[in-house]
Amino acid sequence: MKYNPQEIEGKWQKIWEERGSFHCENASDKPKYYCLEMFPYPSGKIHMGHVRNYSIADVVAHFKRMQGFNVLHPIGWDAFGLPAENAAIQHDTHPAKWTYANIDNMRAQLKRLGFSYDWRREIATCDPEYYRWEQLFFIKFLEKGLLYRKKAPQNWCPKCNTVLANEQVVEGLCWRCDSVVEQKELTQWFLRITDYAEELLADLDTLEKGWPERVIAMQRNWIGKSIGAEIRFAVEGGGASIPVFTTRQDTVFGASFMSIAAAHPLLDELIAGTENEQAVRDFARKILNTDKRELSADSLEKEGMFTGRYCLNPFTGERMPIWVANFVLAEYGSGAVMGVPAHDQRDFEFARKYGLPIRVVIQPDSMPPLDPASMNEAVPESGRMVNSGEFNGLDNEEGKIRIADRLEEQGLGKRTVNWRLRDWNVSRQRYWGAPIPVVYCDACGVVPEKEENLPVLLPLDVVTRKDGRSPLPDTPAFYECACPRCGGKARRETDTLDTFVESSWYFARYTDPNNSAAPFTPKALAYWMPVDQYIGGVEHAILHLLYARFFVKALRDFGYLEASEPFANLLTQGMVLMDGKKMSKSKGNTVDPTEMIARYGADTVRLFCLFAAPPERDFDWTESGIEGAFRFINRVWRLAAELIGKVPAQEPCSSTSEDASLPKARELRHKEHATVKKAGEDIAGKFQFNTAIAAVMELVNLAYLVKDELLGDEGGRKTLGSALSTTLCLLFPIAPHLCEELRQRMGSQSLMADRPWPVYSDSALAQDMMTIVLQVNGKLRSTLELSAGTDAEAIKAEALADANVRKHLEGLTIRKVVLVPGKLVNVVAN
RNA sequence: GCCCGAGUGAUGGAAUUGGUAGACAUACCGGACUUAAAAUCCGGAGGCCGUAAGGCUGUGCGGGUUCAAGUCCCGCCUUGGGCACCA
Repeated sequence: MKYNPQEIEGKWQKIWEERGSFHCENASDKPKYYCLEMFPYPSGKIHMGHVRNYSIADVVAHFKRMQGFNVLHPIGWDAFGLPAENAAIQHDTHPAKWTYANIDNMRAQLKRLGFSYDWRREIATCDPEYYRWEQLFFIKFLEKGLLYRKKAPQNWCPKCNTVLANEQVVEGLCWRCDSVVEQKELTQWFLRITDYAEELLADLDTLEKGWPERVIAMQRNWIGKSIGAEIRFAVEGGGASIPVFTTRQDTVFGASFMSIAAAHPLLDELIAGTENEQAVRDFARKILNTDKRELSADSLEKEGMFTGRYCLNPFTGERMPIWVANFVLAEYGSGAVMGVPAHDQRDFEFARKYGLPIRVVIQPDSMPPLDPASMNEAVPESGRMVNSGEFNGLDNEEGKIRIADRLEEQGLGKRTVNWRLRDWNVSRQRYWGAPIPVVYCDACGVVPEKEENLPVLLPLDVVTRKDGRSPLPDTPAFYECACPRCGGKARRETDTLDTFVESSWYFARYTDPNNSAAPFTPKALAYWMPVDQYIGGVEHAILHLLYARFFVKALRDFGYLEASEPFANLLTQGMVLMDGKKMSKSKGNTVDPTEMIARYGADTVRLFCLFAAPPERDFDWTESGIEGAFRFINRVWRLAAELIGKVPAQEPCSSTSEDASLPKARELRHKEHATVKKAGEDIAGKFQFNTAIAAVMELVNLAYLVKDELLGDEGGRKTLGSALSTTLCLLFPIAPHLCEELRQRMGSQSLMADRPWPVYSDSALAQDMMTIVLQVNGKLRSTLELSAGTDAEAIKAEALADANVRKHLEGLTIRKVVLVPGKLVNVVAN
């Protein structure tokens, strides 16, 4: 009996499929459990990262199923997007053809791995039956005022030929191709994610139990709430005033100059007719032409130029020179900063460089009196207010409140909150995406498509352009249309939606994926949502996970569902590395899952991915590691092969204490039950598959050690049969084909896939002997083997009688004897 | 600068949340089987000293709390990640 993974894996995949073993229904008397992995982008082939991600999810799905849950475990394809479009152009084919071919290929690979998906629920986002609902949402967003068009400078990737959302710009570079992102003025569609900023932030508190801390921290950071005040500074000699956002209104008495961004809307008006108008204009242009990445670099030298104009400090009446400065961001706050050099490091450097006045207005209690002349850096710390008129002597936190009150009383400003989060630009200038369902009509303006006309189909009979630009603006058959309102001639929007829109609601579509009358039914959503366990890479910590959270809140407000959060629990799995580096084709350090499956079988590949490290951590792919996994699988196979025919086909944990009369049988039975407990706890509580597997390995190792002796005893054979059966059950979520095959060969009629998780018994866990550790002054000196019932006094007596303990107590006086029941005795002496 | 993590054998990693540090595996060494090798089965192993029994030492560094610290507290060092001239 030889282990042949290729043969048995194909066999069981077929049987499971025929029997619909992993199908699930939208109603059940079992409790529901929704287990979801981030769906793949159909790039062509599955890589090891996918295998790891889906192996983790599959263990969870199987385990929950075995524990009696109705488990939804679906899969689909994030099928629109630029890489497919580029690849198709490169290979002289159509993106649709390319994408569907990739899906076919990758689906076959996933099936070859034996994952327990309900394939009836498979979706592809490029299918009109999917994106039509997204177009419906677009119209609803528009109706609710959550979607608007705006002309503004946008992040533009020259290589991808499209705009990018803020979340898609990483340190000034395109997240996808690393090109330097440029600014380009365009009219674009924006989703008002900022309307939900407060809720997106607050609800992170509800995720604290289920999400990794760092993902929550990253989202908090990204949303970036700042509480402060807006203060208006009147411009001297003109009706205009400059609003400023500050979190430090308590320092307003120290504001000695004003700095504004080069793109500030008032700049032209301010400098018109002044003597250095041209110089300031040139300076501002220079800043605007510097790329964003350079401007945000740490090393940027602070530069500025005086505009020649002044504004007035509303609290001191002081004339504050207005400067244009290269460090002021036009898009944050109001694009202007009040300069308080004593208490802000940037302002300090700027004031020193240009000889602007520095005035201390906060004196920390812990510091000697501050003197601007001798300061060499700003002091942002808390303290007592000074040089601040009637506010002198107040704690500055109290001062923030009092100054804000004063601003509001006198109409000089108000309390405000500023967010780092920007609205989400969802327009893309590329072809392979969902069409935006609006038309532009000369008579009616911007008009949404009628619901009954959806979907607005993406035309497939176009020829993509070599330069990557969308063919849609050159396709009259697509853009020429009738206005849905007046019936007159109109032009259809030719931009498509950001593909992150598709991934913001796919988890909801899985609940009712074949519904052709609605995106989903409220009943199915109410039953399945939220996702109980979501599993994927941490690279989506902000992008996808933030958008999806926003979408669910918006859909909730449209009345579709009750949940406010899509994912109750999140597991971010680590990467599969090679030689400590990320696998990549260009570096040539990749491992092809298909090749590994061909060599070792799917069960071995799955086992290795789960055993190499805890799921959150990165791990290195190693040849010896996969060999080790293969060796263990074979070891289980050989154990079973030897026992089949000699031991009865037992159910797991079915041997009795009478069966286990031999000491080694008792030991094996104890281990069997202890392993059920340990493996169950490791998988359920902490997703520590590596230690769960280690525990099963221990059980297998023990079975090897005791089998020869137990085979000669009838009760021993039963004990072995039970232990083997248990081993297969525990291993089933990890290496399902192996376990089904061996269970069948043992003579069992039912399928592993229909079996519950084994249940251990406390009585089998009880030990008759216990090991007591003996310490003298906290150092290990000896151990004792005592029967479990030994009482405390007897244990102490035994401990003090131990030869090695007595040796170490020689010449010392015993001060205290500490006893930890069932564990140790520590004799304290000096 | 701010916010999260992480530092344990040659290696990946364990340690019931304060109670025998190094489970399990990889690599290594030894034994059995074999004409031989591979595979397999069994065994060894943190470091130093010792034939052994045993002793000393050991979880990034320095202090502390405790009968007892990888685990808790204080101060550092190194390192990974996120955000950032955000006013």
